[in-house]
Amino acid sequence: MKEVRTRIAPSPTGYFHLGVARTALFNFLFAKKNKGKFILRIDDTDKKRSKKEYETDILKSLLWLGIFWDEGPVLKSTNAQTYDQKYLNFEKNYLGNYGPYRESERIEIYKKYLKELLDKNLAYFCFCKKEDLEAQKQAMIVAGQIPKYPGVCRKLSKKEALKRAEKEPFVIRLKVPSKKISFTDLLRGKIEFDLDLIGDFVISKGFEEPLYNFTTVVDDYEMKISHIIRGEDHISNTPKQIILQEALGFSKPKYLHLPLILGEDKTKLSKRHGAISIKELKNLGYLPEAIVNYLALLGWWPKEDVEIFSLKELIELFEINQLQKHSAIFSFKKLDWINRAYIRKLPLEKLTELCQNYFEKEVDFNYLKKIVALFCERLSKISEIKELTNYFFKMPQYPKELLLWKNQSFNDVKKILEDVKKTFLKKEIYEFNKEKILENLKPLTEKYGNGFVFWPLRVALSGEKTSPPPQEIAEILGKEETLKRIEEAIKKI
RNA sequence: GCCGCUAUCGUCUAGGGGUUAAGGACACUGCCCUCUCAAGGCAGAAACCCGGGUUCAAAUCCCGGUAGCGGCACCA
Repeated sequence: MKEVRTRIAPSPTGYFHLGVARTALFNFLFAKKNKGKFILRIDDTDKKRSKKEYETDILKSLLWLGIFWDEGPVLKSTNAQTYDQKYLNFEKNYLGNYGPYRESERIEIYKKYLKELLDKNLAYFCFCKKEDLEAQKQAMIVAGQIPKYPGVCRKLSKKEALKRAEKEPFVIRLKVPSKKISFTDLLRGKIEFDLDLIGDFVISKGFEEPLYNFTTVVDDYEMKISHIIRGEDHISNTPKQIILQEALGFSKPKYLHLPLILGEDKTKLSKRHGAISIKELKNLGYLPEAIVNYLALLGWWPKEDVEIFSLKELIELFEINQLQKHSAIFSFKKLDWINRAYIRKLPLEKLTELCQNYFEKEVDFNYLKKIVALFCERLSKISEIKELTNYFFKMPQYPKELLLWKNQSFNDVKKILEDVKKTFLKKEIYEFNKEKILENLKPLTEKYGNGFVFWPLRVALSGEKTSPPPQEIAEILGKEETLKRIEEAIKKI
């Protein structure tokens, strides 16, 4: 059997987003599952919209997600051990050679095939003005006709066309035959199109600006792509690409069109649906493992009913026949749940490092580590750490009413807090840890009741309605700061 | 408008002719645990788009309708 070779060919016209990431993931999985190769190509034929910054973002995002390509832009160094190191040091170490994997550097190849099509009379020069065609198209729509190129320049003699091409701007159109064409989609079965509905489409502007349908066919052939796995928004491009393959005498790859990811409003996921670029998700504190895991679950489901799996496990589990045919709505709620699962699995050291990025000031690593340990089960995304832990870094501000538990009076609270203070001042709890604190507080809770002691103490320490238990906060704050905050609360009353 | 794709709880999905009163997960609600939050445990509400056909039997197969989405560039 022929080697399995899949690819993604993103165009660098925006930050790498979830939809492309999912397509990349499935291409990657299919290749790995079949011991094949996954190829990355940069489709930057649109010079006006392509930006270097976006191109870099594609590579960085893919590396961060752990979706490594077997062929594609060459990285300068592979010393870094972790995805994160690769990500962080990217600009410095990894901008290497794109070689033949950037379309803008393949212009001579396209020219060769363009000339071949022209020579064989399968394509022709067109000198029609864009504005005129646009007007004609509108007229056809109004008249209830199929809007397609009427074929004016197709009738031009080759000699005349060649002559005009020397001084007039031109485009190159493919002669689309009149017949029905069909292909087998690996997921959807036979799909048929009537070519009479497609006009002679443009494959290149002049010789220097070849267009998508043409370049992609040439590149996929030259790169020996065996399976084209892409979004279903490309289904209607497929007949065009097949005619091109037939005209050029290329072998045909197999196709699989993935269902799309939709936003909450059931339309194709795009920028207006919020944070959908990998870069944004990273900044929000989603872990790459969680994103990959969730993306796999959108449109695919493992045979065994497991929901949390690593990329490595995913390669094992992945089967093409478990793919869904219909589009799926992207839900941040489920992503949050999966992210929480991965945050909890992260070693404390590592999680603390990630949390540190969300504090603008330098914070003591060991102090933060203790705090993170307390919150690792409470985070849906890492960015939440800052907001949840303010009171560990400054004296909390809160209205004194917050100190009251149930129908407690201010006098009662004052008395209880003074008792707590006295307890903490006893020297036998100089080891100020949560177990000891709880143990020493026991006579008080037995006397007053849990809520009447823990609630005001917790508020005194945190200033919040909700927080981890007071003994845990106290341990981190230390005896001195804890006493200070209790005194502060007493003063308030 | 034309062409194409799709259709199971709010969402992601399992099931693909007969013990399925359609299973799981997220979200939601209630209870337990509990000073609050989180986590955990238990329980609950919640779906086969509609119509016809095939069949002893249809959520499942076929046809039609409807709806949703995607595409109709000198973008990719």
